[in-house]
Amino acid sequence: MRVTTRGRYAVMAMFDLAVRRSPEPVPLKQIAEHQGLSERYLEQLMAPLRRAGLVRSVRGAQGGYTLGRLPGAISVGDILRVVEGPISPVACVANPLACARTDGCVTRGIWSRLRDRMVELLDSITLADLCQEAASEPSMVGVDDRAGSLS
Amino acid sequence: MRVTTRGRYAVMAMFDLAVRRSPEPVPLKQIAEHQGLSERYLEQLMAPLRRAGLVRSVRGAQGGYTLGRLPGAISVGDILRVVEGPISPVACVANPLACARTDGCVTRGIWSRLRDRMVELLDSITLADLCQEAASEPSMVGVDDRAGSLS
DNA sequence: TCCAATCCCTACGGGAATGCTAGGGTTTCC
DNA sequence: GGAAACCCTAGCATTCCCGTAGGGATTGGA
Repeated sequence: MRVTTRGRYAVMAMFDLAVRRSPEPVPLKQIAEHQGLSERYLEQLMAPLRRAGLVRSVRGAQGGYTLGRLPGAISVGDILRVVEGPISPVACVANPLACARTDGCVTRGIWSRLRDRMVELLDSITLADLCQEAASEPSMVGVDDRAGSLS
Repeated sequence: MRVTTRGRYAVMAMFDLAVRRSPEPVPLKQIAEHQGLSERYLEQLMAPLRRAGLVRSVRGAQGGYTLGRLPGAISVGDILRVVEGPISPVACVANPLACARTDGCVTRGIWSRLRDRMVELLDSITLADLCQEAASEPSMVGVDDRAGSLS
């Protein structure tokens, strides 16, 4: 029951882009260094984000990325869906075809409700919200965790 | 962001045990057949459940499993924690040691809030609740999904 | 005009986790 | 004694994760 590094790194990169408020495109190298991530790996996450319109890219020297929409119009859920696929604790909730006995399943109801809760929260948090949080905690802009997961 | 088959199968098995309300121990073979699961695989999930006291086992012929507590005192969260470990979308939320910069991390707050929501819901659903749901939908007792995940 | 910075695309590969299967115990009732 | 059950440990095929690598295309500036 874990968010992979794809999702976490993508959120970190998008957040980094949001706090800068730069009208000029920001090169990926800066974002990667600032957040302590592999530039090459991050590059792969930007491709789907660009295709989804969450970021805009400018090629060539002095190029880089800018947010595709206002920070208030980009939610964590948006980002996760792009780089990790549908937000769902089990397959059958997202795709009924994946389930043999899609009706008449009690446990299905659990995962469905869990999914709803997760989606509700993740779609309610925008990059603007994160920027506001960061503003009240100045230290919260830089390098982040990159470790595994326990809880 | 998925619950593995360990978690799903364990919940299915525990539910199966709860709806029977049998004072006699139920052999695993029956549960496996009823829920359409591999008996051998399910066997491995019962071991930790037994050690955690969620089920009691009776060895030998006419043996099997019974619930270790009343259905109303066993939550889905209890079961998942036993077979899958701590409920958490990322490691650093469960174990601060797993995170280099545990403070000063905006994204960490996201996963922490997500974890809280998940735990809150999963701990609020008991086997008794599932039995009640099943009672109003008679078809909801048998074979369940075993497929992947999309959403 | 060249060059460096940058984004872009594809492939590959090591390591860990998942989802079982298998073999061989031990206990208990009939 | 034997069958039915639980119990314990290993192993293993597949998949996924988490990057690394190589090369190409585009653009601005010296």
